[in-house]
Amino acid sequence: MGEAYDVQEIERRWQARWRDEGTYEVEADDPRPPFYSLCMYPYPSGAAHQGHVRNYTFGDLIVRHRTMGGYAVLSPMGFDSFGLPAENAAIRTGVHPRPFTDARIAELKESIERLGAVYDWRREVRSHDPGYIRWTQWIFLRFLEAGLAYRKQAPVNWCPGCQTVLANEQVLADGTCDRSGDMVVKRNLEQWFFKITDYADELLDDLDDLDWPERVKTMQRNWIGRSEGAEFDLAVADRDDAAGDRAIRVFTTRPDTSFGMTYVVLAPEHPLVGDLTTPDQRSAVEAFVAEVSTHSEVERQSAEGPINKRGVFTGSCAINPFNDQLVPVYLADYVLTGYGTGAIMAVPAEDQRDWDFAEAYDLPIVRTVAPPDGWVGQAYTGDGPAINSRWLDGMEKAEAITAAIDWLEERGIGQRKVNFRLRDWLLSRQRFWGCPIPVIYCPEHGAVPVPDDQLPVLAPDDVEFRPTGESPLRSHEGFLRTTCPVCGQVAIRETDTMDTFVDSSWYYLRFADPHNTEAPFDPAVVAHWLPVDQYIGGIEHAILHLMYARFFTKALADLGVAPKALREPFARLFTQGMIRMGGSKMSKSKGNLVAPAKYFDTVGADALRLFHLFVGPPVDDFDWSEQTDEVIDGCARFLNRVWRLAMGEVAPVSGATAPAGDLARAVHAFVAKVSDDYDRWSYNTVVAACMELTNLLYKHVQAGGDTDIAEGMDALLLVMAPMAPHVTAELWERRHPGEHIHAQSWPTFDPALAAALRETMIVQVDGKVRDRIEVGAGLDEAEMQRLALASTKVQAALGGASPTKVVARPPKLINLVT
RNA sequence: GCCCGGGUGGCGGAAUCGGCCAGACGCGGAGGGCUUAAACCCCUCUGGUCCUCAUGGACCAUGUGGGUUCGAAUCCCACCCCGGGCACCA
Repeated sequence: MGEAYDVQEIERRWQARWRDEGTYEVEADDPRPPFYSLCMYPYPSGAAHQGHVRNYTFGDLIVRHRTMGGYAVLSPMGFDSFGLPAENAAIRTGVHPRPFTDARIAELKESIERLGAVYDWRREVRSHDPGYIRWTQWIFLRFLEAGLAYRKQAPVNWCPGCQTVLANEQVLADGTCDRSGDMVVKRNLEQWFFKITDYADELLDDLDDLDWPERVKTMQRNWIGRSEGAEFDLAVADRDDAAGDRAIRVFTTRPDTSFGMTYVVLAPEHPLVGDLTTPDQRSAVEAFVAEVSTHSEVERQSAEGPINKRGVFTGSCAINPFNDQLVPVYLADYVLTGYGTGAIMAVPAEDQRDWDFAEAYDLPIVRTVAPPDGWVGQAYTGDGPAINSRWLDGMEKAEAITAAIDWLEERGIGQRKVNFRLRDWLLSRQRFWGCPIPVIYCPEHGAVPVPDDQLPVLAPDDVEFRPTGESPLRSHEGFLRTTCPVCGQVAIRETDTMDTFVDSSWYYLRFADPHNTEAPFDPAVVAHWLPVDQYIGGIEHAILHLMYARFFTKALADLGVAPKALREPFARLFTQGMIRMGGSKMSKSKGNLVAPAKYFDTVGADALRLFHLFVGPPVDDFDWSEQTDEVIDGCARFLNRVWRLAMGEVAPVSGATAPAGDLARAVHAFVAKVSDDYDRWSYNTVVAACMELTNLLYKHVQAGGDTDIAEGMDALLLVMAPMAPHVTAELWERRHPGEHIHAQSWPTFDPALAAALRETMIVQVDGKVRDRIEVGAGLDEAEMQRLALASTKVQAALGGASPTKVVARPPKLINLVT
């Protein structure tokens, strides 16, 4: 009996070797071509869960595969260590968030290492390190100088549960907080914003060239929500008071339908409401505005149908500049103050919302685009010739839009206008455990940036965490009181911290040059490694993190901090599927975690990794079920088979016969197939192919012949090396003393050898397979037909008839049609 | 409502360009071997229905119904179901 496969001992030993020998540490002057592989750095919530395991298994596989492919692979890891859970724990337990977070990081790091995932740990970045905070603040100040960071009073999304402001992106469609689930309410506060809208066009356009999942790109496009149209003024009719001097500015994407405008709608919060309301309508308008203000954003947006399209007439009319007709001015809750101009021209014939409102309020409907024959619907938004539109009549949609805008511009009434759904990024958070915003408020000089040489601004440690909902910074005199950098007078510090998405918007740049004390990073080093060649993470970051990181990259490049040419941070993105259990995402908060530790301690990391790779396509979600443990056991069983095979422990079986076919050809075909599978992320079929090859090698050994399986064995181990790194490293070293499998080149194959020497020609009669004939490569159609007709099975199927048609696809298939 | 995905054995999945009787590989299941016994390990079978003593064979089968084609899981049309995203953005 040979040596047992001691999983625990082998995995621990190789993990120590990779760490101690710095196997995956790289430098920018490495002569090999660079490859930057990155998994989204995790929020440290304690020991790894299966989602981490899956993510880092894919990431580690890429690192090892690319290294074997001849690249110098940058594989860094860090921790997104600021955030709410640590602060909430502090409030609960009184323990400062830092030791709490450091302990969670240690746990997570330990389980990542236990997985056998390899990183250049010298580059580790933690958001809460003073050395990282310093540069996050420094970047904020550069943005401030450039006008990309600004402060304004704004109605903000306030989460009562988290006691903080949220970004629009953090409010779910049902109006609840994406963290606590509480209903978000509106509040007016002075807040810091990043001007991400300056980059709206570029963020949209550059999506086209990214090798990202189409789904993620679509989500970003929708979020940016670019729409082209026109803005123009409508004069207020028959008023000699203040309102008469004003104009109502509207935004429309359909200026071609302007002749169909039958009323105008303002948002209830529109500044002209007071002026436009006539005395006899005042009480109705005031009642309406008051009622709308009591509705939350969500109630307002979730209202459905014409009944709920509530509105009120102001008593005033406006003049449609296209035909000089008077149109009534209404207020309605379906017009939003934050988009466009907060006022619209209503064209019920070509907009369903306007149609619904017009019907409810008995307003006229005039079609200005001829619907197709047989049209039975209400509003028609498709293409068609303009009608009832004087000089636009007969033009198609696109042409009419251009003509209408030209007309507006010639008369100085309006102009072409692009609007975006994207809003500026609100980054202020009323929390303690985040990166302090480096600003000082002076009674004389207002908001003054903290000078660079005073960075980082660090939160004090001697604070008390109380469940008051207020950041301890607000009541910490030592932190709060300071002096103005300009005049030296008493001043106070900003007590808000930054959204943690700020930290994660540039960490991938810091990884390239993590110990720089002169700058956040050296642009030359960043230019060497960036953009990230392969970024891997969850689909949940499709909008927020990925959009913010793209914005930061562009802004930093424009400010000369990052390389000018670096317009995008992540060249290729892969979003892995979620692990679900009982229909919902497996997560700590849902309490349905299946901890990896018990698998590490039994079947081992290699088996667990193999399972995650084998269970299905990486993009697909996976349902963890009662059967899952059995599948994992199956993976462990397979590794044991590989072990016994490689160690020469497989005994011949009496009566077994060697499988047909040349083993060398099978091995080359195997390498050809799996190399392709690796490139297209088809890891589940790689594992299947490895199992097949293992089974084939087994049969050769069991047959007891003199077939040498060494070449096949080596190819198998090399192909499996990125997937099951420990056992393959161990077996390789035993078979090739002094060698390290992960330093080997990826196996090559001979295409001629990989191609089958003989093909199996499929003979069909009327589309049904009737015979298979072994044929040599390169025979022609006539020969195929001759062979096919010679087959007794084919003759039987034909039943004496002769085919009326022959479809041949040399050399694999021939179909005889009767 | 709109926009993306996706429906294949008992289960996870495979089939890369429309072509090897669809179902690789694994899990589960059945039977057998090894063993005093069990575990481990090894071997065989395993989509359905039916015919045949058996070898073997027939028919059906990729959500449903049509269509294109010599040939469809794959392409087209309609519908059903599941998952995700967006949801008064003018």
